[in-house]
Parts: sequence; C-alpha cells; structure tokens
Amino acid sequence: MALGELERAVMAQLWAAPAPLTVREVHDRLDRELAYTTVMTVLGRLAKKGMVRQERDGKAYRYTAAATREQLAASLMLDALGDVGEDRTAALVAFVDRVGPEGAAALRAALQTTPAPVLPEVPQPRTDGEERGPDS
Amino acid sequence: MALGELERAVMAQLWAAPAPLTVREVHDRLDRELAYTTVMTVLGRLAKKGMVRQERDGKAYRYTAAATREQLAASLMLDALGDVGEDRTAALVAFVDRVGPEGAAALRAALQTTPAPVLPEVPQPRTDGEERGPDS
DNA sequence: TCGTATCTACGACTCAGCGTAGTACGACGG
DNA sequence: CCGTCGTACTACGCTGAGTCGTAGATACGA
Repeated sequence: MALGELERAVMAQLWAAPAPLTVREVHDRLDRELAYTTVMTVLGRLAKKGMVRQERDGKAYRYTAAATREQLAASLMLDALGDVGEDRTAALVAFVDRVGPEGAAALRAALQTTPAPVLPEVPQPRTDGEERGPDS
Repeated sequence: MALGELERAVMAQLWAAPAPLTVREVHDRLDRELAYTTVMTVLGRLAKKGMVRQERDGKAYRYTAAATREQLAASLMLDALGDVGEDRTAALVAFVDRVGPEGAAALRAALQTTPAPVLPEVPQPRTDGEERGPDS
C-alpha cells in the first residue's frame, strides 16, 4: 500500500518517537503548518489502512506504527516482486544487479543469518515480540 | 512509478509479444471490451512515463516495453527500498526474512553470478548494451 | 473523386486517494 | 457556565487512472 507524502512524514514521526504519540504531539513535531484536524485525519486514515495502531489514553488516542520502517520497506519490496507474475528469480537477479555493492554485501550478510539453506524442518515458532505488520 | 490495473494488463501484452505491437493489436489481445481509443490513451500515457517506446510504422505507431518485466520489478523494489530512508541494510534483512526459501535460494544464486567481492576500485564504466529502463 | 476505414490528437467525464481543513459535540477544569 | 481540548464527521480541491467520443489526416477501393 503506497503512502502519500504527508502520510510518510507522519509515519516518520511515529518511527522516530520512542513511545506512542498523540495527535497533538505528531502535529507539533511536523515542521509544516498544518491544522490539527489535518493530522488527525491522516492518522485516522493510516489506522484504517492498518499502518498505525491507536490505543486509548484517557480521552485521547496514542498512535504507534504497526510495523517498523524496515518491515514496511520489505513488504513493499515483496509487493513489487509479486507484481512480476512469474519468474521471481529473474527479477531477483535483476534486483541484485542494481542494488549495488553495499546492497549485495548486506544481502549476503542477511542470507547468512538466515540459516535455511535447505530443510527448514522446524519453521521457527516466531520468538516474536514484533507484531507482523500490515503486510501485503 | 506505480502502474494502474489496465496499464499493467497492457504492459503484459507487450511483454508477451515477440515483436512491437500496434494499438490495434494490443486492443485485440486484451480480453476486455474496451474502446480502441482507450487502449490508445493508455499506451500514450505509458509512453509519457517512459514505460514503453513508440516507433513509427507507416501511419501507425508500434509499441514496445522499455524494460523487461524483471527490470521493472527490480526498479520498483529499489524504489521501495529507497523509501526506507536510512538503514537499507536492516530493510534488506527484513526482506530476506520474508522472501521465503526459494527467494533466498534465488538471491544466493544471483549473488554468486554477481562478482563484486570487494573493492570495485574502477567503478565499472557501464559496459552497458542494455537500455537502463525507466528506473526511478 | 467520393466514401470508408484506420490512425492519431485532444478533450471530457467519472472515480478514488490524498492533502487540507471546518464544524459539531462531548468531557474537563476553573 | 464557559473556554479548551479531543474525537467524529463532512467537505472540497487536485491528481492520476480508466473510459470514451469526436475531429482531422491519410490511404485505398469503387
């Protein structure tokens, strides 16, 4: 799910904050001169999309990002990969080809931490503590 | 650059065809009942976006996809990765984590074909011969 | 030459999503 | 009781995508 410009800015604030934020806090942290209600609307829409979670705090709501920035990026990448239809392999090759040296290095590292060479047998019961964001 | 539903369908036809297609040919191959001009408009928009190339053929145009399906997918994935801001590494880890066993295998294979061990020193003046699609 | 078919060019309309914000209304502290 | 703060709801403009229609150019057969 593609986010708009303001939506991304709001998400950035939520990601940057160590704790859930209220509408007012998000509004204050955004540099732009926006009406309070604008931020509220955007947060509401993000909540409807499952991008943020809202939890009651007294009479106000506090908002947290449903997924980390990295998880979201990974989800979007998977979406893009899925659009290709068949032959994900070729697409991945093209991707590796374009991701650059650092990217390749990061991928190599990531592939090492991921054991799964073959036979994942016990599929890691998700030690978790991490919410399974609004993936595609 | 995200494509709409019909735009994707049109691209699919262009990718499936072995040679450049005219508007009429694309129109006929699409299952949907669309006006000829609708297909023309869509092809025109795709051309404006750089997704397809048009070459004159008599009084008509012939259209080809500017990039392969895989290149496009790779570009979109890179876009998604870029949105993350910093820490592409973490995003790549998350991606590998979600791409599944086959994906991981494909990535491993792709990384082997890509030499780039270390120190690319001379940054490869792009021997090219490959069109550099409508990347972001 | 005239009529018909085929293209392209350009404009128009609809619908959805995003950015933006106003209004209504309930709860709370003086 | 009144102003402040917060949510809920509604609305409006813009842009992009999907959908077509019409006008103008051009080629071809009768």
